[in-house]
Amino acid sequence: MVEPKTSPLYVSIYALVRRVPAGQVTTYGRIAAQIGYTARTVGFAMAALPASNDVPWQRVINSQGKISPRTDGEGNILQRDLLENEGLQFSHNGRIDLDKYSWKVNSI
DNA sequence: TTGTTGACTCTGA
DNA sequence: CTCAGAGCCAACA
Repeated sequence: MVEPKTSPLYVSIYALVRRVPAGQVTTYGRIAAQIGYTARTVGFAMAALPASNDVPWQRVINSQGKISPRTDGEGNILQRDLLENEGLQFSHNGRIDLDKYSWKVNSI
């Protein structure tokens, strides 16, 4: 069976997102740099995620430290709620302090 | 095959 | 700081 979500490219992105510990966040460009692709590819893989998944996509934000406005509409609100549930603090402008919550890749 | 779209990032003003 | 434009790759019609 050949499903798009099982593509090596998508799996590489998902595997990297799963490495993000709770309470920390990363950016599309950060993941893209690790897998050798562009941020658009990472964002596209996130959009291809099924409703039920084991990937903490909520911990993936843009370089501005904010949640990207998805086409789904209320999805970004759900993402902010999930991040606040993990202990992250949002600025009054709806922005996250990347300097404090940015996740750095380490060799496990 | 081409053209358009998208959960992005960078640079310039 | 914010706003606008260009570049980038992958998927869909």
